Amino acid sequence: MTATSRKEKAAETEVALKAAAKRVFARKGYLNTKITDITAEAGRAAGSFYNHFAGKEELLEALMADIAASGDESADSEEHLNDFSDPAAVRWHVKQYWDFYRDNAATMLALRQAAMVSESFARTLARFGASQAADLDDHLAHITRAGLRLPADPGHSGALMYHLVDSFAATWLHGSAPDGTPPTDEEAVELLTRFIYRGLTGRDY
Amino acid sequence: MTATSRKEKAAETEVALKAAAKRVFARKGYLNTKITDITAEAGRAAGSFYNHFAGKEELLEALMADIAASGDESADSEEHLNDFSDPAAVRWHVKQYWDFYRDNAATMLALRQAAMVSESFARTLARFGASQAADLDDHLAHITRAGLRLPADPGHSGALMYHLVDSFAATWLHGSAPDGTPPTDEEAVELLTRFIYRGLTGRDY
DNA sequence: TGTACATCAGTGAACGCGCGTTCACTGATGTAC
DNA sequence: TGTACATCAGTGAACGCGCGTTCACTGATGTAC
Repeated sequence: MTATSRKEKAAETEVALKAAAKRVFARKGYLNTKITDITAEAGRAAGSFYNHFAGKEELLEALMADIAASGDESADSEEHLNDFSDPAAVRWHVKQYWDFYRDNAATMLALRQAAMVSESFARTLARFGASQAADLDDHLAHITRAGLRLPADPGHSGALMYHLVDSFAATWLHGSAPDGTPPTDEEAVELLTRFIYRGLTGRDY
Repeated sequence: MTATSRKEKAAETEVALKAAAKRVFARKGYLNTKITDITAEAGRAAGSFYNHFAGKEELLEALMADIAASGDESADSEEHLNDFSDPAAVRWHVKQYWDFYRDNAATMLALRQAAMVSESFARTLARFGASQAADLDDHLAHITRAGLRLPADPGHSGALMYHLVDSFAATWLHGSAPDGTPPTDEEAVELLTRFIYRGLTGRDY
């Protein structure tokens, strides 16, 4: 059952290290995690780490590459709801991001923390946000076309939507939630959708 | 001109260290700042630091106490606009927070970063956010009283407003702004106000 | 198929760098008489 | 007012801890013949 060839063994170890890293990141955060925390969690020796990654930064890059790869599979294929004068389209996008964030909370947390300390990860995170906002441009155009007025130019309007969903997700989807009442996923999506739809279109909902 | 008594000298050094810390934090962030970066910026010897603070954490607490002290002076005195069914009241609060953040950007950045690494600063930041949101409860009540419907219960509605303003401020008011076009302060306040007023009330504006 | 050697993933003790923190020392201010 | 001593803010070289990273070693897999 267990693979035996050298390449398979190495691949297994690499996978185990990445999985262990995600668990440890979720538990104590990226910045507080030592290389040996990861190898211990994975049940390997410290030195083993460097057969696979040059350091913690490179491991994080590998985790992000994994996300990107899994995203490419699912995305693009279907034509999705893109007319933001329809609340259902807004809801679909909010839910999409919310689910994405929930699935990748450990890596997103790590990226967020790495960005506080490293210029290069800060750029990566900024680019990620900008591209998320940019993806909304088409959808926002439908709002103006429907005779409604965006709260700002499309660039900043998209940024508002992105920031709101992202910061709300970051607040509730990382292990350490604040005291107050945590919303269920459905509630979160619903209240974000309502606030955003109203904010973008000026229509009640 | 220069003060000469021992207490005065010590007080001067403490002020110099705090001022230097804010400059260095703004430049390279709290987490990347070494004690000796601060003392060098302040033109003092490394050991001098420990006459005033037990460590970087305690210095940050002192900076936050300074903010709280300066806030207490200005706040409370005047009765402010508090009926959020009036866009002007929303704008006043947005501007209030925006100006606050701009004035204290270095310390806010430091707190944000410290919260990524320290349980206790994370709680401090969470409490800060919760209290900001809680301060809005009265104001939000005016919306329901005016026959309008909040996007969610008052607690989460306030949290949405706070998160949005805070994350937008964090994006644009720290030294390292992303590429896109930075909004002027007036634009930022205006677009946040429009989005939030619409989102909270369901009324166009 | 068997034997001898090469290669490689993994191991974990040890090394060494960076940086926080200490501490003996200096010179100036405060106090006692 | 003057002298002798005490106290304190500030100094910066040195110490030592924590942790990332290395490297000689092991045992198992791969290759050559």
